[in-house]
Amino acid sequence: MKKVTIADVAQHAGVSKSTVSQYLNQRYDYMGEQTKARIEETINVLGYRPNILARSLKQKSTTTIGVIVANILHVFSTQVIRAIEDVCNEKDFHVIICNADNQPEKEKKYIEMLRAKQVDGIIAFPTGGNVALYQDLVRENYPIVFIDRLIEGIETNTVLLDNEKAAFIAVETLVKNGYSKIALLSPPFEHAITPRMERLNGYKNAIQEYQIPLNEEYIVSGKTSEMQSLIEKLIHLKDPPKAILATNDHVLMELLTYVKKKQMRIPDEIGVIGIDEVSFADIYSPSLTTIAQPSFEMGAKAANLLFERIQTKEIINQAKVYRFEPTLIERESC
Amino acid sequence: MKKVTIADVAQHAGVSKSTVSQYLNQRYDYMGEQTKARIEETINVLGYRPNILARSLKQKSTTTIGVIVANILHVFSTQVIRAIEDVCNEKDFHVIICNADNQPEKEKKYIEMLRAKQVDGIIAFPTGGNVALYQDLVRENYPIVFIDRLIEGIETNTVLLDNEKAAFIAVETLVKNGYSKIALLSPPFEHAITPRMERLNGYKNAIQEYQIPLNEEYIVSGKTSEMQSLIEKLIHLKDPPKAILATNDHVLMELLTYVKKKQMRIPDEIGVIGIDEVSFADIYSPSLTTIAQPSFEMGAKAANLLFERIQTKEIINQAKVYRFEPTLIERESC
DNA sequence: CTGAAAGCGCTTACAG
DNA sequence: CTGAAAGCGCTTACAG
Repeated sequence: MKKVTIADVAQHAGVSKSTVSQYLNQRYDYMGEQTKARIEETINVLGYRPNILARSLKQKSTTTIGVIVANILHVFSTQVIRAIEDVCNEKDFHVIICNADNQPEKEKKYIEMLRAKQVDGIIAFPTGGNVALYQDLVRENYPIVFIDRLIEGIETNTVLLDNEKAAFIAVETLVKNGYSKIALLSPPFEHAITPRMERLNGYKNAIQEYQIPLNEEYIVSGKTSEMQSLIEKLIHLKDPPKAILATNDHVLMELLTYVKKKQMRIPDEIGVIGIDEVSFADIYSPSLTTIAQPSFEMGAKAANLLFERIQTKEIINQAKVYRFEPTLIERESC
Repeated sequence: MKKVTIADVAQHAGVSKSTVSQYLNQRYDYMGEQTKARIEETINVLGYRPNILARSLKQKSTTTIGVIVANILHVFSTQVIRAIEDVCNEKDFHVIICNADNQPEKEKKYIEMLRAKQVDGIIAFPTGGNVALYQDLVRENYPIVFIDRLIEGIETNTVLLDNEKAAFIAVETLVKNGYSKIALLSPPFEHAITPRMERLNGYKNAIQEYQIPLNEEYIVSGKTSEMQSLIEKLIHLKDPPKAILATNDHVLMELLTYVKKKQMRIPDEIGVIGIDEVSFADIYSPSLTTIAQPSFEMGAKAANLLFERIQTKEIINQAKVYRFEPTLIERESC
């Protein structure tokens, strides 16, 4: 099955390649009706399909972007990607998905390959490594937007949840429901990953705002593998908390696992609130009060910011941080 | 920031483009040590980065593939994609993600764009439309593999769950646990989507195998929007079922919503088993008995099949259907 | 061991 | 209204 090229079409239609190209790019302005019809027919007869690669080489645009997430298996990432893909589809762009798994080396390899493939821009959940590499890209005015995580020293548009507010609202909700012994359960704080640190801050701010003494023992963080024993310890403190804020869906999962194992009653024995909406929030008994991220809006915003950068040639050096509002979904768990 | 090309490197290093190209492609066989060192240095000094697009144009391989799913938001799709991406990453391939949303027109547009961009192959959850288009691709020996759905008349490798077996096992499990009034709850049967039809068959086979009279009223299917009223009707049948097989995770969700609303007790009032593992199976009370698909294995298999096709030039016309075993995860809901 | 030349499949000034 | 020519940035026989 020999590939048919623009030269074949030109020859069969008895015109030049240039003319066929004009036709393909809908520049009919000065094209004779007959010529147009002849080309159109020839294309159909030969089953010609333009090779976009060749066009991209010439035009310096591939109409594809890269998206680097930590792990597509995380619900938030999936939703963000879906939103990105939707806005890309409208503009006839395609998206290449990369899982960096929080490994800077993987991230680096992807960035380099994506550039080598000449993608028009990149949206990334940055690992926090590769600062120099990103700085180079920014300096070269390469379109980049960050999402979910803020990296010091890299001047590029960033889309973020108002994490402090999310945690603040969570604590506030607990306080309003009569709790004052409120613990925070978080993934590890090492590497100072933005959402984790900001949510911790929001928790502390709220505690202070509501004049609750800060109890360091109530702040627990750790890897999934140690979560069960950490919760066990927390619950068996001399002065145990009466409510727990799970700062993301994975931690919430661990908490619910513990609760089930120990047959604790929510909210009577322990109040629970989680940041991140979860699929089973409504069907769980009791239904789970959560703070949702507007993940689709955030993904769409990231995509739109990227397109603005792609489409405007001039260098606009105003890197901004776009904060999105969390939404409290009150249910029955606290 | 002027792009530096192979010509620049050649000039600065005082060699020809050919030699630089040899260097880039690691064909050092006959290359002088000095030349090699000189080129290497020049590349670093200039910050040269090969343009893969240009290479692809010449070499007729883009080292990227396309994956068309119904919707990346479905957990199964996400897992399959993750597996595909992992095997692609090993081979330094990239993957473009497309959501067809079960719309043949969207699917068609994606297929055409992917081809125009010269992707080396496509893995698709086919919508069932575009049969002629796929047939053309297959005829042209274009690498395609299907997953999750079987399309009559298209001779291409397909990766599928043994859906009949999944439903059979589900019914069998219920029977062994003492149930005989077993209903099946499914998404719509229109369009004869493979998993739905096969799971229905598996249900019927099992019913027959265990000599349970087939009660058509126990087979209910419908869209999500009508699911609640359909379940209501089912539960209020004169002779209501004592157990329900939810044939996928979405339907299970609807069932659990109903159960919660009506405060029914599982498994005492109604036994529940679902096909598709769900994230909350363990933490739900009672924990949910499910039949899991080996989604990662299936994704990896699809990717490997695609690579076999991409790598072997000759036409191997043995389209096969690869069936994967479902796994029963017994918990407490039936 | 290295270079000149052609070519991959397009687009785009420019000329007529 | 249309065509010849150059060029995008590589690779690859082929010659020497």
